[in-house]
Amino acid sequence: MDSNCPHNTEINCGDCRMNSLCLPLALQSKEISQLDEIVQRGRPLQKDGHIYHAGEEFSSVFAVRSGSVKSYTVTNEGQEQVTGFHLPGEIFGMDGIAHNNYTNSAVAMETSAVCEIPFASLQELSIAIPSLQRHFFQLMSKEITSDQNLITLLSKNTAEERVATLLLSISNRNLRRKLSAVRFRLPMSRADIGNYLGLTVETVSRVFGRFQKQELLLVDKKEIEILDLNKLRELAN
Amino acid sequence: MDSNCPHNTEINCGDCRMNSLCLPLALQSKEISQLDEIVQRGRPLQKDGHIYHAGEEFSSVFAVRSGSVKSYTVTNEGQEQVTGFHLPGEIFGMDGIAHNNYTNSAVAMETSAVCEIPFASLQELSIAIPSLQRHFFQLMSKEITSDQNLITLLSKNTAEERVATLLLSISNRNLRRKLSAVRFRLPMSRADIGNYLGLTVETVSRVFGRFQKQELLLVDKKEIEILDLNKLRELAN
DNA sequence: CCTTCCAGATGACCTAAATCAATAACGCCG
DNA sequence: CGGCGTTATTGATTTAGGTCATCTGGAAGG
Repeated sequence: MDSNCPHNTEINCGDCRMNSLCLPLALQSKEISQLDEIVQRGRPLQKDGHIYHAGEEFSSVFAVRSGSVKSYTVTNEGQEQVTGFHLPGEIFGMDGIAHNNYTNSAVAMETSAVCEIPFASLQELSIAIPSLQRHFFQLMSKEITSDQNLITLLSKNTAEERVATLLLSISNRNLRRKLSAVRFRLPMSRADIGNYLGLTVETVSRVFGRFQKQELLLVDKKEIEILDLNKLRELAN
Repeated sequence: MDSNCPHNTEINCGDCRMNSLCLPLALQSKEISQLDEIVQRGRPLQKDGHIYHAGEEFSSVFAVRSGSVKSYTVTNEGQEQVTGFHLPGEIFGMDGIAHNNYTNSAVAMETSAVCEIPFASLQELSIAIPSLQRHFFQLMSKEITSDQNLITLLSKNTAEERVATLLLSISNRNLRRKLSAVRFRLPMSRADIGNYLGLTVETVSRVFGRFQKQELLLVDKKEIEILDLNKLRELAN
Protein backbone atom coordinates (compact mmCIF):
# COMPACT_ATOMS: atom_id res chain seq x y z
CA MET A 1 0.00 0.00 0.00
CA ASP A 2 1.22 3.45 -0.92
CA SER A 3 2.25 5.23 2.28
CA ASN A 4 1.17 8.56 0.75
CA CYS A 5 -2.42 7.48 0.47
CA PRO A 6 -4.40 9.48 3.03
CA HIS A 7 -6.42 6.47 4.16
CA ASN A 8 -3.37 4.22 4.42
CA THR A 9 -3.67 2.10 7.53
CA GLU A 10 -0.18 0.63 7.59
CA ILE A 11 1.99 3.36 9.07
CA ASN A 12 2.76 3.32 12.80
CA CYS A 13 2.30 6.16 15.28
CA GLY A 14 5.95 7.19 15.11
CA ASP A 15 5.67 7.95 11.40
CA CYS A 16 2.10 9.26 11.35
CA ARG A 17 1.76 12.86 10.18
CA MET A 18 -0.82 13.43 12.93
CA ASN A 19 1.25 12.31 15.89
CA SER A 20 2.11 15.83 17.02
CA LEU A 21 -1.63 16.35 17.46
CA CYS A 22 -2.76 13.23 19.24
CA LEU A 23 0.31 12.12 21.22
CA PRO A 24 2.02 13.88 24.11
CA LEU A 25 5.01 15.82 22.80
CA ALA A 26 7.42 14.55 25.42
CA LEU A 27 7.13 10.87 24.53
CA GLN A 28 10.37 8.90 24.08
CA SER A 29 10.69 6.80 20.94
CA LYS A 30 10.69 3.67 23.09
CA GLU A 31 7.44 4.81 24.66
CA ILE A 32 5.95 5.55 21.25
CA SER A 33 6.56 2.00 20.18
CA GLN A 34 4.92 0.72 23.39
CA LEU A 35 1.90 2.80 22.51
CA ASP A 36 2.14 1.62 18.93
CA GLU A 37 1.64 -1.93 20.09
CA ILE A 38 -1.72 -1.26 21.66
CA VAL A 39 -3.08 1.01 18.92
CA GLN A 40 -5.14 -0.83 16.36
CA ARG A 41 -4.84 0.85 13.01
CA GLY A 42 -6.75 -0.01 9.92
CA ARG A 43 -10.33 0.98 10.32
CA PRO A 44 -11.21 2.45 6.93
CA LEU A 45 -14.76 3.68 6.82
CA GLN A 46 -17.24 4.64 4.14
CA LYS A 47 -19.36 7.77 4.47
CA ASP A 48 -22.11 7.11 7.06
CA GLY A 49 -20.22 4.12 8.46
CA HIS A 50 -20.52 3.99 12.24
CA ILE A 51 -17.55 3.58 14.57
CA TYR A 52 -19.84 2.88 17.51
CA HIS A 53 -23.45 3.38 18.50
CA ALA A 54 -24.78 4.95 21.68
CA GLY A 55 -25.38 2.29 24.29
CA GLU A 56 -22.68 -0.11 23.07
CA GLU A 57 -20.17 -1.25 25.63
CA PHE A 58 -17.23 1.11 25.90
CA SER A 59 -13.87 -0.39 25.04
CA SER A 60 -11.73 2.11 23.18
CA VAL A 61 -11.16 5.72 22.39
CA PHE A 62 -10.41 6.66 18.79
CA ALA A 63 -8.22 9.04 16.84
CA VAL A 64 -9.15 10.36 13.41
CA ARG A 65 -6.38 9.58 10.94
CA SER A 66 -8.08 10.91 7.81
CA GLY A 67 -11.51 12.13 6.79
CA SER A 68 -13.91 13.38 9.46
CA VAL A 69 -16.30 12.04 12.06
CA LYS A 70 -19.28 13.43 13.92
CA SER A 71 -20.58 12.48 17.36
CA TYR A 72 -24.26 12.68 18.17
CA THR A 73 -26.80 11.60 20.73
CA VAL A 74 -30.48 10.88 20.24
CA THR A 75 -32.93 12.55 22.62
CA ASN A 76 -35.77 10.54 24.14
CA GLU A 77 -38.09 12.17 21.61
CA GLY A 78 -35.91 10.64 18.92
CA GLN A 79 -34.25 13.77 17.58
CA GLU A 80 -30.54 13.80 16.85
CA GLN A 81 -28.20 16.20 18.65
CA VAL A 82 -24.76 16.64 17.10
CA THR A 83 -22.25 17.01 19.95
CA GLY A 84 -19.02 17.33 18.02
CA PHE A 85 -17.09 17.22 14.76
CA HIS A 86 -13.74 15.42 14.76
CA LEU A 87 -10.98 16.22 12.27
CA PRO A 88 -7.71 14.36 11.65
CA GLY A 89 -5.49 14.21 14.73
CA GLU A 90 -8.40 14.59 17.14
CA ILE A 91 -9.51 12.06 19.75
CA PHE A 92 -13.11 11.05 20.41
CA GLY A 93 -15.04 8.46 22.40
CA MET A 94 -14.14 9.70 25.88
CA ASP A 95 -17.79 10.10 26.84
CA GLY A 96 -17.97 6.31 27.17
CA ILE A 97 -15.61 6.08 30.14
CA ALA A 98 -18.12 7.26 32.76
CA HIS A 99 -20.62 4.44 32.57
CA ASN A 100 -18.79 1.88 30.46
CA ASN A 101 -21.14 2.60 27.57
CA TYR A 102 -20.84 5.11 24.78
CA THR A 103 -23.40 7.87 25.28
CA ASN A 104 -22.81 9.21 21.76
CA SER A 105 -22.84 7.50 18.41
CA ALA A 106 -19.90 8.22 16.09
CA VAL A 107 -20.21 8.19 12.31
CA ALA A 108 -17.90 9.02 9.40
CA MET A 109 -19.02 12.11 7.50
CA GLU A 110 -16.95 11.03 4.47
CA THR A 111 -14.50 8.25 3.63
CA SER A 112 -12.28 8.15 6.70
CA ALA A 113 -9.77 6.12 8.68
CA VAL A 114 -9.55 5.95 12.46
CA CYS A 115 -7.12 4.45 14.97
CA GLU A 116 -8.59 2.48 17.84
CA ILE A 117 -6.94 2.76 21.26
CA PRO A 118 -8.20 0.08 23.68
CA PHE A 119 -8.84 1.92 26.92
CA ALA A 120 -7.84 -0.88 29.30
CA SER A 121 -4.40 -1.05 27.70
CA LEU A 122 -4.16 2.70 27.71
CA GLN A 123 -4.87 2.81 31.43
CA GLU A 124 -2.17 0.25 32.11
CA LEU A 125 0.32 2.05 29.93
CA SER A 126 -0.56 5.31 31.68
CA ILE A 127 0.71 3.84 34.92
CA ALA A 128 4.06 3.06 33.31
CA ILE A 129 4.23 6.37 31.40
CA PRO A 130 3.04 9.21 33.66
CA SER A 131 3.24 11.76 30.84
CA LEU A 132 0.67 9.68 28.99
CA GLN A 133 -1.66 9.73 32.00
CA ARG A 134 -1.23 13.47 32.21
CA HIS A 135 -1.88 13.78 28.47
CA PHE A 136 -5.19 11.94 28.75
CA PHE A 137 -6.31 13.96 31.72
CA GLN A 138 -5.57 17.02 29.60
CA LEU A 139 -7.42 15.70 26.57
CA MET A 140 -10.51 15.06 28.66
CA SER A 141 -10.21 18.44 30.29
CA LYS A 142 -10.00 20.06 26.83
CA GLU A 143 -13.16 18.27 25.85
CA ILE A 144 -14.83 19.70 28.97
CA THR A 145 -13.74 23.26 28.23
CA SER A 146 -14.75 23.01 24.57
CA ASP A 147 -18.17 21.66 25.56
CA GLN A 148 -18.50 24.57 27.97
CA ASN A 149 -17.60 27.00 25.21
CA LEU A 150 -20.39 25.51 23.14
CA ILE A 151 -22.78 25.91 26.09
CA THR A 152 -21.90 29.59 26.25
CA LEU A 153 -22.27 29.93 22.48
CA LEU A 154 -25.73 28.36 22.57
CA SER A 155 -26.97 30.31 25.53
CA LYS A 156 -25.60 33.77 24.73
CA ASN A 157 -24.93 34.19 21.01
CA THR A 158 -26.96 34.99 17.89
CA ALA A 159 -27.19 32.81 14.79
CA GLU A 160 -24.51 34.87 13.02
CA GLU A 161 -22.13 34.68 15.97
CA ARG A 162 -22.59 30.92 16.21
CA VAL A 163 -21.90 30.29 12.53
CA ALA A 164 -18.90 32.64 12.54
CA THR A 165 -17.51 30.85 15.60
CA LEU A 166 -17.83 27.43 13.97
CA LEU A 167 -16.13 28.62 10.79
CA LEU A 168 -13.26 30.05 12.83
CA SER A 169 -12.97 26.85 14.84
CA ILE A 170 -12.60 24.80 11.67
CA SER A 171 -10.22 27.35 10.23
CA ASN A 172 -8.00 27.13 13.34
CA ARG A 173 -8.04 23.36 13.36
CA ASN A 174 -7.02 23.33 9.71
CA LEU A 175 -4.17 25.64 10.53
CA ARG A 176 -2.96 23.24 13.21
CA ARG A 177 -2.83 20.60 10.50
CA LYS A 178 -0.80 22.92 8.26
CA LEU A 179 -3.73 23.44 5.90
CA SER A 180 -5.17 26.71 4.70
CA ALA A 181 -7.02 28.72 7.33
CA VAL A 182 -9.05 30.57 4.70
CA ARG A 183 -9.91 28.02 2.04
CA PHE A 184 -11.36 24.66 2.97
CA ARG A 185 -14.16 22.22 2.42
CA LEU A 186 -16.76 21.78 5.14
CA PRO A 187 -17.10 18.06 5.75
CA MET A 188 -20.59 18.37 7.24
CA SER A 189 -24.01 19.22 5.80
CA ARG A 190 -25.96 22.39 6.55
CA ALA A 191 -28.30 20.23 8.62
CA ASP A 192 -25.39 19.05 10.79
CA ILE A 193 -24.15 22.60 11.24
CA GLY A 194 -27.59 23.77 12.28
CA ASN A 195 -28.09 20.83 14.57
CA TYR A 196 -24.72 21.41 16.27
CA LEU A 197 -25.36 25.15 16.68
CA GLY A 198 -28.97 24.85 17.80
CA LEU A 199 -30.31 26.42 14.60
CA THR A 200 -32.48 25.27 11.70
CA VAL A 201 -31.06 24.53 8.25
CA GLU A 202 -32.87 27.57 6.88
CA THR A 203 -31.22 29.89 9.37
CA VAL A 204 -27.77 28.50 8.59
CA SER A 205 -28.43 28.98 4.91
CA ARG A 206 -29.56 32.55 5.42
CA VAL A 207 -26.53 33.38 7.55
CA PHE A 208 -24.24 32.05 4.81
CA GLY A 209 -26.21 34.20 2.38
CA ARG A 210 -25.77 37.34 4.50
CA PHE A 211 -22.07 36.65 5.04
CA GLN A 212 -21.64 36.46 1.27
CA LYS A 213 -23.54 39.69 0.72
CA GLN A 214 -21.23 41.36 3.24
CA GLU A 215 -18.28 39.89 1.32
CA LEU A 216 -17.00 38.08 4.39
CA LEU A 217 -17.17 34.68 2.72
CA LEU A 218 -17.27 32.97 -0.60
CA VAL A 219 -19.47 29.93 -0.39
CA ASP A 220 -19.77 27.32 -3.10
CA LYS A 221 -21.73 24.45 -1.68
CA LYS A 222 -19.32 23.00 0.89
CA GLU A 223 -16.27 24.90 -0.33
CA ILE A 224 -15.59 27.93 1.84
CA GLU A 225 -13.26 30.83 1.29
CA ILE A 226 -12.94 33.34 4.09
CA LEU A 227 -12.43 36.75 2.51
CA ASP A 228 -12.23 38.83 5.68
CA LEU A 229 -10.86 36.84 8.58
CA ASN A 230 -10.64 39.84 10.91
CA LYS A 231 -14.22 40.89 10.35
CA LEU A 232 -15.30 37.30 10.95
CA ARG A 233 -13.34 37.21 14.22
CA GLU A 234 -14.97 40.46 15.24
CA LEU A 235 -18.37 39.00 14.52
CA ALA A 236 -17.65 35.81 16.45
CA ASN A 237 -16.15 37.75 19.35
CA MET B 1 -15.15 21.42 67.23
CA ASP B 2 -18.45 19.60 67.11
CA SER B 3 -18.18 16.81 64.57
CA ASN B 4 -21.89 17.20 63.77
CA CYS B 5 -21.50 20.73 62.51
CA PRO B 6 -22.08 20.68 58.76
CA HIS B 7 -19.14 22.98 58.07
CA ASN B 8 -16.79 21.06 60.37
CA THR B 9 -13.42 20.78 58.72
CA GLU B 10 -11.81 18.28 61.07
CA ILE B 11 -13.14 14.91 59.95
CA ASN B 12 -11.10 12.78 57.58
CA CYS B 13 -12.23 11.20 54.31
CA GLY B 14 -12.83 7.81 55.93
CA ASP B 15 -15.45 9.27 58.28
CA CYS B 16 -16.94 11.86 55.92
CA ARG B 17 -20.62 11.39 55.18
CA MET B 18 -19.94 12.29 51.54
CA ASN B 19 -17.25 9.73 50.84
CA SER B 20 -19.54 7.34 49.00
CA LEU B 21 -20.14 10.15 46.53
CA CYS B 22 -16.66 11.49 45.87
CA LEU B 23 -14.41 8.47 46.39
CA PRO B 24 -14.22 5.26 44.39
CA LEU B 25 -16.24 2.58 46.17
CA ALA B 26 -13.54 -0.07 45.94
CA LEU B 27 -10.90 1.80 47.93
CA GLN B 28 -9.16 -0.10 50.76
CA SER B 29 -8.99 1.65 54.12
CA LYS B 30 -5.21 1.83 53.77
CA GLU B 31 -5.70 3.59 50.43
CA ILE B 32 -8.24 5.95 51.93
CA SER B 33 -5.72 7.09 54.49
CA GLN B 34 -3.14 7.64 51.74
CA LEU B 35 -5.68 9.85 49.99
CA ASP B 36 -6.51 11.47 53.30
CA GLU B 37 -2.95 12.66 53.61
CA ILE B 38 -3.04 14.65 50.39
CA VAL B 39 -6.53 16.11 50.83
CA GLN B 40 -6.50 19.52 52.45
CA ARG B 41 -9.62 20.07 54.45
CA GLY B 42 -10.66 23.23 56.18
CA ARG B 43 -11.69 25.74 53.60
CA PRO B 44 -14.79 27.29 55.13
CA LEU B 45 -16.26 29.93 52.86
CA GLN B 46 -18.74 32.77 53.19
CA LYS B 47 -21.42 33.37 50.58
CA ASP B 48 -19.78 34.91 47.48
CA GLY B 49 -16.33 33.76 48.61
CA HIS B 50 -14.29 32.54 45.65
CA ILE B 51 -12.44 29.23 45.61
CA TYR B 52 -10.53 30.26 42.48
CA HIS B 53 -10.80 32.75 39.65
CA ALA B 54 -10.62 32.05 35.92
CA GLY B 55 -7.06 32.43 34.72
CA GLU B 56 -5.40 31.47 38.00
CA GLU B 57 -2.84 28.70 37.84
CA PHE B 58 -4.41 25.29 38.20
CA SER B 59 -3.25 23.31 41.20
CA SER B 60 -6.11 21.36 42.69
CA VAL B 61 -9.53 19.94 42.15
CA PHE B 62 -12.13 20.43 44.88
CA ALA B 63 -14.94 18.52 46.54
CA VAL B 64 -17.93 20.22 48.12
CA ARG B 65 -18.29 19.12 51.72
CA SER B 66 -21.21 21.36 52.67
CA GLY B 67 -23.13 24.25 51.14
CA SER B 68 -23.02 24.80 47.39
CA VAL B 69 -20.77 26.24 44.72
CA LYS B 70 -21.29 27.56 41.22
CA SER B 71 -18.82 27.63 38.33
CA TYR B 72 -18.94 30.35 35.73
CA THR B 73 -16.93 31.86 32.92
CA VAL B 74 -16.95 35.42 31.65
CA THR B 75 -17.39 35.97 27.90
CA ASN B 76 -15.18 38.45 26.09
CA GLU B 77 -18.12 40.85 26.11
CA GLY B 78 -17.99 40.64 29.89
CA GLN B 79 -21.17 38.68 30.52
CA GLU B 80 -21.23 35.83 32.99
CA GLN B 81 -22.05 32.28 31.90
CA VAL B 82 -22.89 29.82 34.68
CA THR B 83 -21.49 26.43 33.69
CA GLY B 84 -22.44 24.35 36.70
CA PHE B 85 -23.85 24.04 40.19
CA HIS B 86 -21.98 21.84 42.65
CA LEU B 87 -23.67 20.23 45.65
CA PRO B 88 -22.09 18.32 48.57
CA GLY B 89 -20.14 15.26 47.47
CA GLU B 90 -19.50 16.64 43.97
CA ILE B 91 -16.10 17.41 42.46
CA PHE B 92 -15.27 20.55 40.50
CA GLY B 93 -12.23 22.29 39.03
CA MET B 94 -11.39 19.70 36.37
CA ASP B 95 -11.59 22.26 33.59
CA GLY B 96 -8.23 23.61 34.77
CA ILE B 97 -6.25 20.51 33.85
CA ALA B 98 -6.12 21.17 30.10
CA HIS B 99 -4.07 24.35 30.07
CA ASN B 100 -2.83 24.53 33.65
CA ASN B 101 -5.18 27.41 34.31
CA TYR B 102 -8.73 27.41 35.57
CA THR B 103 -11.07 28.45 32.76
CA ASN B 104 -13.97 28.87 35.16
CA SER B 105 -14.28 30.82 38.37
CA ALA B 106 -15.81 29.02 41.35
CA VAL B 107 -17.77 30.80 44.05
CA ALA B 108 -19.75 29.71 47.12
CA MET B 109 -23.49 30.36 46.73
CA GLU B 110 -23.93 30.17 50.51
CA THR B 111 -21.77 29.39 53.54
CA SER B 112 -19.87 26.32 52.42
CA ALA B 113 -16.87 24.11 53.05
CA VAL B 114 -14.73 22.47 50.38
CA CYS B 115 -11.90 19.92 50.35
CA GLU B 116 -8.89 20.69 48.22
CA ILE B 117 -7.17 17.85 46.37
CA PRO B 118 -3.77 18.87 44.96
CA PHE B 119 -3.71 17.49 41.46
CA ALA B 120 -0.01 16.65 41.31
CA SER B 121 -0.33 14.42 44.37
CA LEU B 122 -3.49 12.93 42.97
CA GLN B 123 -1.71 12.00 39.76
CA GLU B 124 1.10 10.32 41.67
CA LEU B 125 -1.31 8.46 43.88
CA SER B 126 -3.26 7.37 40.80
CA ILE B 127 -0.20 5.51 39.62
CA ALA B 128 -0.05 3.58 42.89
CA ILE B 129 -3.81 3.06 43.08
CA PRO B 130 -5.17 2.17 39.62
CA SER B 131 -8.77 2.24 40.81
CA LEU B 132 -8.23 5.88 41.71
CA GLN B 133 -6.95 6.64 38.20
CA ARG B 134 -9.99 4.91 36.79
CA HIS B 135 -12.24 6.85 39.14
CA PHE B 136 -10.87 10.17 37.97
CA PHE B 137 -11.18 9.25 34.33
CA GLN B 138 -14.79 8.41 35.10
CA LEU B 139 -15.42 11.65 36.95
CA MET B 140 -14.12 13.66 34.01
CA SER B 141 -16.11 11.59 31.58
CA LYS B 142 -19.24 12.22 33.66
CA GLU B 143 -18.56 15.91 33.47
CA ILE B 144 -18.33 15.59 29.66
CA THR B 145 -21.62 13.74 29.36
CA SER B 146 -23.39 16.14 31.70
CA ASP B 147 -22.08 19.11 29.71
CA GLN B 148 -23.34 17.42 26.56
CA ASN B 149 -26.74 16.92 28.14
CA LEU B 150 -26.84 20.64 28.84
CA ILE B 151 -25.89 21.34 25.21
CA THR B 152 -28.84 19.24 24.07
CA LEU B 153 -31.12 20.96 26.58
CA LEU B 154 -30.08 24.40 25.35
CA SER B 155 -30.34 23.58 21.69
CA LYS B 156 -33.55 21.54 21.62
CA ASN B 157 -35.76 22.33 24.58
CA THR B 158 -38.25 25.01 25.55
CA ALA B 159 -38.05 27.21 28.65
CA GLU B 160 -40.45 24.93 30.55
CA GLU B 161 -38.51 21.80 29.65
CA ARG B 162 -35.25 23.40 30.74
CA VAL B 163 -36.56 24.50 34.12
CA ALA B 164 -38.26 21.14 34.73
CA THR B 165 -35.00 19.36 33.87
CA LEU B 166 -32.98 21.47 36.29
CA LEU B 167 -35.48 20.89 39.10
CA LEU B 168 -35.34 17.14 38.50
CA SER B 169 -31.56 17.20 38.42
CA ILE B 170 -31.43 18.88 41.82
CA SER B 171 -34.11 16.54 43.10
CA ASN B 172 -32.07 13.50 42.02
CA ARG B 173 -28.88 14.82 43.49
CA ASN B 174 -30.65 15.43 46.78
CA LEU B 175 -31.92 11.88 46.74
CA ARG B 176 -28.35 10.59 46.30
CA ARG B 177 -27.51 12.49 49.47
CA LYS B 178 -30.45 10.87 51.28
CA LEU B 179 -32.40 14.12 51.33
CA SER B 180 -35.95 14.71 50.17
CA ALA B 181 -36.46 14.52 46.41
CA VAL B 182 -39.61 16.66 46.60
CA ARG B 183 -38.93 19.34 49.19
CA PHE B 184 -35.74 21.36 49.08
CA ARG B 185 -34.22 24.78 49.03
CA LEU B 186 -32.69 26.06 45.79
CA PRO B 187 -29.25 27.40 46.65
CA MET B 188 -29.10 29.65 43.59
CA SER B 189 -30.93 32.82 42.55
CA ARG B 190 -33.41 33.06 39.67
CA ALA B 191 -30.72 34.97 37.78
CA ASP B 192 -28.30 32.04 38.13
CA ILE B 193 -30.95 29.59 37.01
CA GLY B 194 -31.74 31.69 33.96
CA ASN B 195 -28.10 32.21 33.14
CA TYR B 196 -27.37 28.48 33.41
CA LEU B 197 -30.40 27.56 31.26
CA GLY B 198 -29.93 30.27 28.64
CA LEU B 199 -33.06 32.16 29.74
CA THR B 200 -33.81 35.55 31.25
CA VAL B 201 -34.84 36.00 34.89
CA GLU B 202 -38.31 37.03 33.74
CA THR B 203 -38.81 33.82 31.81
CA VAL B 204 -37.69 31.68 34.75
CA SER B 205 -40.09 33.56 36.98
CA ARG B 206 -42.96 33.08 34.52
CA VAL B 207 -42.24 29.36 34.21
CA PHE B 208 -42.32 28.98 38.01
CA GLY B 209 -45.60 30.86 37.92
CA ARG B 210 -47.10 28.57 35.30
CA PHE B 211 -45.88 25.45 37.12
CA GLN B 212 -47.62 26.67 40.26
CA LYS B 213 -50.84 27.40 38.39
CA GLN B 214 -50.73 23.84 37.01
CA GLU B 215 -50.19 22.61 40.58
CA LEU B 216 -46.91 20.94 39.69
CA LEU B 217 -44.93 22.92 42.21
CA LEU B 218 -45.22 24.92 45.36
CA VAL B 219 -42.74 27.77 45.27
CA ASP B 220 -41.99 30.00 48.22
CA LYS B 221 -39.00 32.11 47.28
CA LYS B 222 -36.20 29.52 47.19
CA GLU B 223 -38.14 26.77 48.91
CA ILE B 224 -39.50 24.26 46.41
CA GLU B 225 -42.03 21.52 46.87
CA ILE B 226 -42.65 19.24 43.93
CA LEU B 227 -46.32 18.26 44.01
CA ASP B 228 -46.40 16.11 40.88
CA LEU B 229 -43.07 14.46 40.20
CA ASN B 230 -44.38 12.31 37.36
CA LYS B 231 -45.92 15.20 35.50
CA LEU B 232 -42.67 17.11 35.93
CA ARG B 233 -40.70 14.17 34.53
CA GLU B 234 -43.09 14.02 31.60
CA LEU B 235 -42.56 17.70 30.96
CA ALA B 236 -38.79 17.40 31.15
CA ASN B 237 -38.88 14.31 28.97
C1' DC C 1 -39.04 52.40 63.20
C1' DC C 2 -38.28 54.04 58.80
C1' DT C 3 -35.56 53.92 54.62
C1' DT C 4 -33.03 51.72 51.14
C1' DC C 5 -32.05 48.05 48.34
C1' DC C 6 -32.40 44.09 45.85
C1' DA C 7 -34.69 39.73 44.36
C1' DG C 8 -38.58 38.41 42.36
C1' DA C 9 -43.12 38.80 39.88
C1' DT C 10 -46.04 40.55 36.32
C1' DG C 11 -47.66 43.08 32.19
C1' DA C 12 -47.09 45.25 27.33
C1' DC C 13 -44.60 45.08 23.40
C1' DC C 14 -40.96 43.61 20.05
C1' DT C 15 -37.76 40.77 17.51
C1' DA C 16 -34.81 36.82 16.10
C1' DA C 17 -35.32 32.70 14.59
C1' DA C 18 -38.69 28.86 13.78
C1' DT C 19 -42.10 27.10 10.80
C1' DC C 20 -44.26 26.39 6.54
C1' DA C 21 -43.97 26.36 1.68
C1' DA C 22 -42.11 26.61 -2.82
C1' DT C 23 -38.24 26.21 -5.83
C1' DA C 24 -33.63 25.21 -7.41
C1' DA C 25 -29.49 22.36 -7.96
C1' DC C 26 -27.15 18.55 -7.25
C1' DG C 27 -25.46 13.75 -7.29
C1' DC C 28 -26.72 8.98 -8.26
C1' DC C 29 -28.49 4.98 -10.50
C1' DG C 30 -30.75 2.41 -13.94
C1' DC D 1 -29.14 10.53 -20.74
C1' DG D 2 -33.24 11.21 -17.94
C1' DG D 3 -35.71 10.81 -13.73
C1' DC D 4 -35.69 11.09 -8.63
C1' DG D 5 -34.39 11.71 -4.09
C1' DT D 6 -31.63 14.38 -1.26
C1' DT D 7 -29.61 19.02 0.04
C1' DA D 8 -29.68 23.82 -0.23
C1' DT D 9 -31.77 28.39 -1.03
C1' DT D 10 -35.26 31.87 -0.60
C1' DG D 11 -39.67 34.02 0.76
C1' DA D 12 -43.93 34.71 3.87
C1' DT D 13 -45.75 34.19 8.30
C1' DT D 14 -45.82 32.91 13.23
C1' DT D 15 -44.24 32.54 17.86
C1' DA D 16 -41.44 31.81 22.02
C1' DG D 17 -38.92 34.24 24.61
C1' DG D 18 -36.44 38.72 25.10
C1' DT D 19 -36.72 43.62 26.40
C1' DC D 20 -38.43 47.29 28.96
C1' DA D 21 -41.05 49.10 32.55
C1' DT D 22 -43.53 48.82 36.79
C1' DC D 23 -44.63 46.91 41.17
C1' DT D 24 -44.15 44.13 45.57
C1' DG D 25 -42.08 42.35 49.63
C1' DG D 26 -38.62 41.00 52.60
C1' DA D 27 -33.95 41.77 54.57
C1' DA D 28 -30.34 44.90 56.14
C1' DG D 29 -28.85 48.70 58.40
C1' DG D 30 -28.98 53.07 60.55
